[in-house]
Amino acid sequence: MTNPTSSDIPAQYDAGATERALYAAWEAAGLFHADPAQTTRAGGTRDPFTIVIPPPNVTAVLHVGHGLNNAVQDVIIRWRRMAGDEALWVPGTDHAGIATQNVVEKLVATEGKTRFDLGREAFVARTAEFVRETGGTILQQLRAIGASADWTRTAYTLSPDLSRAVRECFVRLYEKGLVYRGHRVIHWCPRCLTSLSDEEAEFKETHGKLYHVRYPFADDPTQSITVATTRPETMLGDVAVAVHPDDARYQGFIGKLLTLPIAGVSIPIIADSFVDQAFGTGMVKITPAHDPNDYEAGKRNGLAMPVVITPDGRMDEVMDAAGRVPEALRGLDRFDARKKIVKLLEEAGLLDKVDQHHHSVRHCYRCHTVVEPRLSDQWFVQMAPLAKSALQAVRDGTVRIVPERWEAVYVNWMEGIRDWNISRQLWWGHRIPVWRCACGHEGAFREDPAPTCPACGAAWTQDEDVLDTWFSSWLWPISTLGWPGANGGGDRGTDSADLKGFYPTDVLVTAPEILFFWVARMIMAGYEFTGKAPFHTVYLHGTVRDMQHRKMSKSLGNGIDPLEVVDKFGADALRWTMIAGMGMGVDVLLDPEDLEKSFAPGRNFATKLWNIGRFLLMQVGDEPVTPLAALDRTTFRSADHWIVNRLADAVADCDAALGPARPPVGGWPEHQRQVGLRLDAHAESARRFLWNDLADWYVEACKTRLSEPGADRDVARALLVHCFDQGLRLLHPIMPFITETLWQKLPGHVEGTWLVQAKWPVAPARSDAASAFEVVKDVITAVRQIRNDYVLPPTQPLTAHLAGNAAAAAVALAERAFVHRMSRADLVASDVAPPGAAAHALLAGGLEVVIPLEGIVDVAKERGKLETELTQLDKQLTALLARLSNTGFTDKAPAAVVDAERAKAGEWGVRAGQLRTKIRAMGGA
RNA sequence: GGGCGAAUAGCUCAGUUGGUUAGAGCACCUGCCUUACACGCAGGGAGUCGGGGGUUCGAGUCCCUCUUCGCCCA
Repeated sequence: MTNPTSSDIPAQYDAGATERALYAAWEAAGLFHADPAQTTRAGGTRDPFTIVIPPPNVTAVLHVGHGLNNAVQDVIIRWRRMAGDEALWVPGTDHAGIATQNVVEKLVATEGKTRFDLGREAFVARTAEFVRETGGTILQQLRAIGASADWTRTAYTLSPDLSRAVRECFVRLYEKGLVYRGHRVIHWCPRCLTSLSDEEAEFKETHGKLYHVRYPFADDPTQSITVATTRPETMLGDVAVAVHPDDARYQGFIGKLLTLPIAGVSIPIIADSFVDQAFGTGMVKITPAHDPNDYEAGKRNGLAMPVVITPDGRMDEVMDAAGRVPEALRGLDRFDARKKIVKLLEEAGLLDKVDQHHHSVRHCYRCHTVVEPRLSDQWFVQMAPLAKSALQAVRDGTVRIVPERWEAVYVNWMEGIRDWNISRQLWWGHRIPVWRCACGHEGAFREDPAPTCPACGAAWTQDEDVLDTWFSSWLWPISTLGWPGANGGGDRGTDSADLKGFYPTDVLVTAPEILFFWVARMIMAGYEFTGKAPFHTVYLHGTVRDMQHRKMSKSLGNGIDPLEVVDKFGADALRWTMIAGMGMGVDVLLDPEDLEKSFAPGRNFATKLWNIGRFLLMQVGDEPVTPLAALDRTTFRSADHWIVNRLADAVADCDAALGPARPPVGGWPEHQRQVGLRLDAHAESARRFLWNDLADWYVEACKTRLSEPGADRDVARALLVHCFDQGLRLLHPIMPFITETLWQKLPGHVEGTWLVQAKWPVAPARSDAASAFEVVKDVITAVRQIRNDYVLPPTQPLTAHLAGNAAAAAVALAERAFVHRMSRADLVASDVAPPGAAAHALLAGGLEVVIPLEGIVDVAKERGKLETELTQLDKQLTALLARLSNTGFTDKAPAAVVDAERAKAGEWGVRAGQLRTKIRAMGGA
């Protein structure tokens, strides 16, 4: 019987040729498009399920970290799409203020220019042009790994729509007084020439020095006190030295005057309880303009605040600092100045000692320059009021964070939250929508440009600064869905259809690094602007690292290019490796030196699937098969019952690994907070079913049945197709390309239908007759073990006697032909084990497999094997019986546990008896 | 300095409220080109669950303590 489909299934699966065309077909068919009208929230019939992408930087190119992040999102969204939800994955990019500006500045620098040479308008235009030309590459690349995002909704944080949302947000907070202008010490990057938020100034462990500097008394220069500092250059801005008010050592010094070395000005010794008596000498120099703690101390004590470092990090008398910076130091870079000042102090005999000092120093998260604390005027968001509901949401289970340990980190941060510096002295970004008039009037406006000054009608001047990139990111779940809608949306106007249908979203998938930058702030913005949490689950995945557990980075050269992997192994292999190798929140280790080792398992699995499909399709032919529900189960063979149960298990396991998809009404109950989204467990269950159950056993069990036409062949065909179909569905979210390709070839496939939109499996009714096949499997395995133990050639015919359990023997004998094909052993039922030299195996239920091997089996050795087994069994049995005779156990343990132990004792007893009989028959004691 | 977490097979990790003889993948060893698949098939070895103490009929699981490591924050 020839099969017309067999010819169009090549022997080798070519991922490269398949994936690109298939993705284009999916996209052309509009399979990833979601319609708000279909959602239950808009009167439709489907539950909405929404994920918003963590927007990559618009200038980014895909790296393996993006690969992992987006693979996870794609698995989840594909699962929910198949499960019948109106599934929306919103893609987009972030304008990435500092990062993008830096890229273009470097570009401009190659022309020998700075952004100041171009001027603001021209530089912004140049950057916009650069983004238009090269931006969004990464979105194209996401298609190559199979991301099923709704590209019709591609968003961009600097688009007109999202800019409108940013202004709306700013103005609302401004009007509520939650956005304010503050004069204080902030983190300043002397390279990027901008202020940074606390989160953007990253700590880095640094081996530095602690300089002990003597400050002489003004009235007696021969006497001095010693202060310890890691940044001696800031001493030019010192206005006092502080001691702890309770410090007994220095009580007499408080109020005395010192002469600040080099600067030569007089400064007082003051008392302030913020001083740590144990650090250094217990005397601290106070530099209010260049240290946040000193700034607070300065404010408390009404001190002056001289600024002695310029924005680009050079020493100078910038503000209120006349006479403090000697000519010789002016214009010097802060680190050169440090060296020079240390030398000057040394020469003056004022440097007491220099200690090695290990400490954390803040660096700019974009360019890694050491951050300079600096007194300046900035815009801030008052966070405490916003944090309240965001904190409560996580505490009460409205929002869950997985894995759990990040929940504590979140709560800890939220409880100590500080105001957010949102102004940046950059040009690339959303300009702060505050306008000022010469008449002194100031206002924040939704309109851009703002209307004329209501007070005097004159022209406005807009604030020069732009907003922190994250000030647009924190609106992402609402702004991408159309917030604020018409006339301000919500209670002020009309919400967009997307916002109504798809908000709140469901799962937010990201890395823990941006928990505070982004996730926490999105929750705050969600509550502030919509009254709801933006999602119910925060899924924090691990980081991709190399074999030395180092983060992959350009500078280390240990990165993996996902597109190279797609090229060599296929997107499915890439996705499989990352998803299957990913424990909950656990880092994924990949070897950049050996892509074969890292990605071969995924490719091999794809090849295995291909071969299962190839064989199965050739064997079953093109004729549509009977649906499972229409099959008469009384005609099932033992393997049929078994595979149906294995399918039921696989579906149940996959569902348990992934779900529940959403919380019950009222939020996540305690016991469900950490349940689900186990993508690796899902991968393993699907793999086990397709490979270990279906291919290794059921396909083998069907081989002979398929060759003879008739009712039995039809049952086998129907179950093969059904099980493969269901298995492909379970696997599809992880390996979308090859599963779709094979699925479309299944007999009965309806042209124009896609696995992308096929129904997620529902577990079939279980069969209680599946244990028969387990007996058959056990017998086959036992024969194989014996064959291996005695190093018998695979082709050597054997005779296996079945004794000890007549019923089990009969079950195995019913599948005699199959057992023979799998083990090359002929089954014979025996009342008692045949005498003579033979290999023995004891199976569950007391079934004995005995293979006479005269001349091959050394009886003494075989007996030794059984004796070892008996010794171990006896030991365990003794312990078990002791437990059962302990009333402490039988009285206190649950009845089910005790019953199970009793049953086990019975079984082990029988087994031990059989072993003894055998050993005796072999001449043992 | 404050907070959180981890330590289970050579490696990476599961092990859900304490209850089978502690599992999986990879790696390793042995034998097989058994005609869907050597990117495969069959079989196998391997862990005193970081150390010590405690609670319990019963501890990888709960408590204390020590050691080592990691993360977040100051």
